Amino acid sequence: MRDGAGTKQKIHETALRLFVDKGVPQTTVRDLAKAAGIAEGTLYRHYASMNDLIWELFSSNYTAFAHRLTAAQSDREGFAARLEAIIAEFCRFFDAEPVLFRFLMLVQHQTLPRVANDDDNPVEIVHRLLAQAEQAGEIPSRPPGLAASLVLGLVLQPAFALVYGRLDAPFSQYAPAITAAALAALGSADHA
Amino acid sequence: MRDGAGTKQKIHETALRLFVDKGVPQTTVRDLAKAAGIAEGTLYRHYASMNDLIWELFSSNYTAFAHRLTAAQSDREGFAARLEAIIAEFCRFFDAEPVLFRFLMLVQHQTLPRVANDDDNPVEIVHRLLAQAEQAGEIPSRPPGLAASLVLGLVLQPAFALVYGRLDAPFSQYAPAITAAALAALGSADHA
Amino acid sequence: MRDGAGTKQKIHETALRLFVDKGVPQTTVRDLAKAAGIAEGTLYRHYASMNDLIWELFSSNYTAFAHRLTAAQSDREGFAARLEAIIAEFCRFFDAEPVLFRFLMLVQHQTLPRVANDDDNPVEIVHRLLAQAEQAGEIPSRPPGLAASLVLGLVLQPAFALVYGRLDAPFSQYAPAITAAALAALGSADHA
Amino acid sequence: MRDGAGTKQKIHETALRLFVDKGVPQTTVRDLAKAAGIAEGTLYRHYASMNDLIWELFSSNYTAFAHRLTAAQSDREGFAARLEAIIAEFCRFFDAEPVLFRFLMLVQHQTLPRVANDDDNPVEIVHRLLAQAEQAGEIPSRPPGLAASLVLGLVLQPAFALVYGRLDAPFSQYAPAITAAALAALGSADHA
DNA sequence: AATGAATGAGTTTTCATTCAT
DNA sequence: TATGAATGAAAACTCATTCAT
Repeated sequence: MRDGAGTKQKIHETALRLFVDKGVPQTTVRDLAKAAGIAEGTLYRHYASMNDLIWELFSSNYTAFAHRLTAAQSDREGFAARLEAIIAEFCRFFDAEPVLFRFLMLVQHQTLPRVANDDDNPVEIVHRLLAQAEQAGEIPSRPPGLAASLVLGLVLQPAFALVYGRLDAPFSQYAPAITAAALAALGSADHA
Repeated sequence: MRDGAGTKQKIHETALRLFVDKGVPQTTVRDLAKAAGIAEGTLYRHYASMNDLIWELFSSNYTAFAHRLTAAQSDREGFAARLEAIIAEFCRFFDAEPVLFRFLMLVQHQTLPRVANDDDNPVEIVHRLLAQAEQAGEIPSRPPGLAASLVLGLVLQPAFALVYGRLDAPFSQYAPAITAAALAALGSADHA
Repeated sequence: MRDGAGTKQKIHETALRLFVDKGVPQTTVRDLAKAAGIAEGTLYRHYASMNDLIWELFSSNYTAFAHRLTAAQSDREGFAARLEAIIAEFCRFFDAEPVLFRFLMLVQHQTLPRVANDDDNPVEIVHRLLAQAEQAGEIPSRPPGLAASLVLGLVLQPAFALVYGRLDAPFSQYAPAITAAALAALGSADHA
Repeated sequence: MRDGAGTKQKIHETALRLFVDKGVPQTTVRDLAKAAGIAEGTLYRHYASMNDLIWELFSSNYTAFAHRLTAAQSDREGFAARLEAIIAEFCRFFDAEPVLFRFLMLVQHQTLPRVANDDDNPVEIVHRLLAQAEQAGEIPSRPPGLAASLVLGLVLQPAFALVYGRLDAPFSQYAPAITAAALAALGSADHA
């Protein structure tokens, strides 16, 4: 009888690392067990299946990140300040937990084509922020969803560039430039 | 002697469709053979392996698209005109061959973490365009690679939004807005 | 319509070469067609199946060699002279058609554990020669079959040694030494 | 946890039996699994591949037999005594483990055209014994490798004869006759 | 809670043979 | 006679999951 909590933690870390290194479907239970230093069967003491592990890893962290984004906005007033807070939060998260961040990007595009559009969804939070800004007249109106996509692109594509070595870490150093680019792109009045 | 070229074409079309519908690693030879109406063994008369098929499908089309981007720029003068041409070409490609476009996006992120940075690479073409504009003083300088990532994000994220149903087709309708957003984001003088 | 006889000949030569190089079961129709410069289907114009080809190649040549052994003995009188003739004939055959010789050795041990013990069988010819010599009192009697096995070993094992590079070609240079060894081993009166 | 060692032993025994009965390349994983009473996948928990199994089965036993030959010679003085010991050891091995002996003969000719010529190789041991005897003047000199081939032939060909039913078991009953034949064939002074 | 051998359905790939041209 | 694309059964191998310990 070993330290159950420690084992689960080790599974988490190892799984994330393998998932981003080799891809989610390319990571086998055997790979995971070997890398984590546990027996293959031990995984099933903690998760009902490999899919369960993936899903739990994704959804809990995706939700937690959504909450961080919501919290980051909470004490900001006005669109520009909120946008800045959100972009800064993306960058902080990437720098603090790059493997986890990459995993969330990976799974979102590969494994889960469509995630519930609820409050606990970072993408949805960005969409709501932009929709409110358009309604409030802080930025010009665009076709529904376009503004949010533009902002997400300005944030996520540089994140990919860091992953692929086209940009140097840390991500946070680019936060002001990205925020400025976003405000300009959207035609915000706050863009100096 | 049966029609080998026709079979190969059918394999192409079916593979692309399945890859974007189910994901690349989730598509089995059996799936492909069944959907294409061929025997499993027939695939191996045209490709050495499933991986070969994926790679050939990716690289030939990725290269072809890079050539289209290069051609689209060729008769344009000045950064703004070239950027407009490239963005329009992305949109046209997406509208003309959405399945192929999605496949290229998919594989680029999943299967091929790093693609050679040569002339036949669409991402590289965008990087070069932005680097030249910075050197020519047409846009302010940023850390190397950042400007290109911003532009790519402004184009590709709306493409994902179309795929996920957050934006309505056709993609081309957004080309002017995306171009304007990019010029503004970059601080181009051509941005009215 | 090409030269049918020429094609068949090319199939023979190529098949023998591949069989001894890679082993019989390891040689595929595709290998053969490629190496012979014919289409895969063409094989079936000349043979009902791959097994047919192997069998025909083996049996016709095995029989032909048996006939050569019989002919070589025909004008010799006495055991020693006949043994000498047979050993010389083995060596001549090996030197003239090494690939064919190796193929016959190969198939005999691998593919066909038991070949009919009839007059057209080289092994059987050696057995009969030795049985007659024992009956005629030209050599001492041994358990049935032992003398023939000793002689065959003295001939075939050096043949393998040539194949594996432990002995230098030509095989015929060793014929006198092998004959002398055989006569001595058997206790023949003709052994000086 | 089930009994891994027992399973591996069962795989060994079953594989050897099937290999000699049907031939090595003719034995499939399915055959083996069925005959051994295990699932097909179980093989791969013990061996990386079918080829691995064949190679491990061959090399470990080939080496072990070489060690037995070396041990058999160790307390013998003079060429004749050593040759006798070696031949007796071949016969004892054949009688004790006929399936294993046949497997080693089979694989040596079929699967492994060339085995490393080191100390752990039975063929090499015979070659060294003969070379020493020639150098010591205990037997007349012959072209390099010829004497050893003659001796190997005198031993192995009768072994094949037993396999093919041309000679009756046990092999050991022929050991004196084979030894005498070898000494006579080589022109040893110890040959009465 | 942990182990790791065993399972068996599923995967990719091979290949002798057939068939339309 | 020749071609080579197509077939489909069978091959080797993989892998999430189960089970006895």
